[in-house]
Amino acid sequence: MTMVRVRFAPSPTGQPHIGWARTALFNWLFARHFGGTFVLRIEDTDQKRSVEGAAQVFDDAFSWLGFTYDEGPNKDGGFGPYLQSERLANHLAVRDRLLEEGKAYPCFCSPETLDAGRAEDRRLGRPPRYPATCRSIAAEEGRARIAAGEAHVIRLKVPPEGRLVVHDLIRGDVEFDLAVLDDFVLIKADGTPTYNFAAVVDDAQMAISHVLRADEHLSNTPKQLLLYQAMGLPAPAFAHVPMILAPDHSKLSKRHGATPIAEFVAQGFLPEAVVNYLMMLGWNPGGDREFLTLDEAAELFTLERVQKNPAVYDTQKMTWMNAHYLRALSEDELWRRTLPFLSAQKLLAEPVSAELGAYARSALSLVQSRVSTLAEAADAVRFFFEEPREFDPAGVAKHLARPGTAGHLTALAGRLAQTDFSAGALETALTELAAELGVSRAELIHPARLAVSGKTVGPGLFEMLAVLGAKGTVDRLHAAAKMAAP
RNA sequence: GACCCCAUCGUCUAGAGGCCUAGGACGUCACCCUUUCACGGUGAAGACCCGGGUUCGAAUCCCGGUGGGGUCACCA
Repeated sequence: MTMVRVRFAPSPTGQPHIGWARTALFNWLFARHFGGTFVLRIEDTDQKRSVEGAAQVFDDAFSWLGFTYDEGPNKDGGFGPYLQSERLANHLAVRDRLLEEGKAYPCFCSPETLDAGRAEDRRLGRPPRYPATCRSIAAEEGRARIAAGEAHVIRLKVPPEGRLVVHDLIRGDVEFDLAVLDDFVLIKADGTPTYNFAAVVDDAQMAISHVLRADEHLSNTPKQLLLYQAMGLPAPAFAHVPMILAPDHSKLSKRHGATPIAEFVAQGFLPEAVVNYLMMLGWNPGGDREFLTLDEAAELFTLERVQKNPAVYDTQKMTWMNAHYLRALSEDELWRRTLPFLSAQKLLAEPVSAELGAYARSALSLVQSRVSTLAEAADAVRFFFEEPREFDPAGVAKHLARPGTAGHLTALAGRLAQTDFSAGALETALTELAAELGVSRAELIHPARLAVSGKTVGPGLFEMLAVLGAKGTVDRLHAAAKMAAP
């Protein structure tokens, strides 16, 4: 088999989002599976839309996701440059050759004329096509007008009829009628190449063997095939992967479900969970298996198992998967990953002492099975670092309103003050006190939980108190006694 | 509108003519565990878009319809 070289060619506009990540991931998986090379090329041909520092943004996204390109900006593999705008000379050289060989020609029609033509086509209900007006201009005259500085674009001579078939590795053969294509633009009036032209020239020169890209590009493929023919070069294999759709089944857009990677980072998602979720959107290893590492997926990844139909992106399932990975984290790992969230919320300041670190670790493991993201973990552990500022109103009404509760809390505070702060000893002490007071354990447990955490839900009371410690526990029980019914 | 792609529970999917009484996961609901909430466990409801063929037999193959999506630029 020939050397597998795939590329991911994003435009530098906007933030990398999930659709972006999924396509990049499939390319990476495919490259790894076949021991090939994954190339990143930034398609910044449209100057108006380029964004400064795009390469850095991509690098950050890749480094979080946990996989990256083998060749790209700052990672020369001998096929650079990897910024499309820097490949202009190559594009123009190909343009010149096509012009010389009579496969392309200059077009002097004004945008207004073309717009009018398209409007007319639409009105008459036929597909809008460029009428090839300038195709008949003699090469000599064309050269003269260009030399005279007349505004022009360069167009490809497209055969007026015939059929073209795209051998798609996922969809099989897809046939297109050349009659629906027109002599499309290769070089714009400002002298820069169009997407289709630049992409084809670059893919060819970068020796790309397989083009794996989103389904939306399938309609572009015949144009690109025509270009390979004109250039006299073999086309790469194509595979169009299904798109990811927003929950309302519409195309992902900034306004609509295309959550930026940075947003997942900020919400405390784990990259291994996001990647696992994403790889299963439109692909699966067969059977019921759903948890895979990147390496395992690379081993198993084949285009045969890529879905043909688009997948709707479901936050709930991704959140579930994140919670699953979160629960599997070791105490140290959970602490290490949650630390940035804790310090962002000013719950502790770095550097953290060994003692405080141990305390945080214990607190964190108590909430581990109860949260879905790192941000939630930081939040759930808040009361271990500061006294509760507010108390759940329903909880107050339910657990602090019973007459005698204030006395019970005071008694509990007194009893616990003399107790060893281990979960076992605390439980024994509370159980004994409940018996002495003639109340159920629950009548002590619920008010106590509310007193120390402000909430009605959370970790087991005794484990919680054991971590919180005597001082914090006793103070909070006394404070709550003042709010409780006497 | 034209062209192209697609079609299994609400969602992600298994399924490559008989193994399907259509399996799994998320979500939903119940129950168990339990000091609360989670976790975990058990169970329930829930789908082959419709219509024609082909075949002894179709979720699987073919055709048509319908529905959804994409593309129709001097944007990528």
